[in-house]
Amino acid sequence: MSNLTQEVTQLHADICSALADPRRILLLYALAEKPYTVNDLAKYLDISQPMTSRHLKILRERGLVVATRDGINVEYSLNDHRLIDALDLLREVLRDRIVSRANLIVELK
Amino acid sequence: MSNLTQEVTQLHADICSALADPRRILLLYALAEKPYTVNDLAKYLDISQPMTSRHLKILRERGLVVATRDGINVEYSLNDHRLIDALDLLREVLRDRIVSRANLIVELK
DNA sequence: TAAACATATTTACTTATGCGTATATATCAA
DNA sequence: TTGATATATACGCATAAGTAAATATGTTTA
Repeated sequence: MSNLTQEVTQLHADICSALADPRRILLLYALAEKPYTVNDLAKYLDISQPMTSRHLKILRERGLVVATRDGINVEYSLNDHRLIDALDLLREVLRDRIVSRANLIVELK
Repeated sequence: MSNLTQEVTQLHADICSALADPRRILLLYALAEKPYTVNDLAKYLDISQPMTSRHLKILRERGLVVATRDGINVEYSLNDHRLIDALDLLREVLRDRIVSRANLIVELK
């Protein structure tokens, strides 16, 4: 495997680890609706302000969201909507997995 | 937010954390080609046998791959090909992010 | 049953991640 | 400059995740 492949795969994994937290997923889905300020996100999702800021930083560092200052506020927005498409796809995989497990349980009864 | 939403979002994050490792991504892409045994995967990807087994276990526990014993070997296969679609989509997001950063650097020169 | 091979797990350890609290920084208005 | 508000970061701690090496388990064949 080439070094480039290895590097890209590492970045690929970095994106996935940015998604590996329920609050960050909720943040992204919120930002898929429209841009929000940090405080609005914090209130919306019932997460403390420092927590919200820190999770947004992780998403920002990986280029998944962008921040623009608007006076006293900082507005965050989704960088690429295909990220939501990918999340939706994963949620479908998840849903079918749950369904198939439910079937398995029925079978076992 | 309902408890159900919270639980599903946790499972969503769990899938993402299963993807948050370069070797597991490589394992999934390998299994997207065709089923492989543990040893074949280990040789293919140059990962030790215990490591390969451990990472496969993580993917298996989250329902992303399935294992079937074939005599002395255990053959792993991809459970749902849409997982690869989602990974491909994330890789596209990643690629465009890299490209746009490259453009940024040019602009700054 | 014993040997050989494939796979899985345990152990002990290091590193990474997440959290609450407190505090720092940035912007604007008075 | 001071006060008020919004955002970001630092610190200390607890927990989770990853690792190598050794070993256990399971399966087939002699």
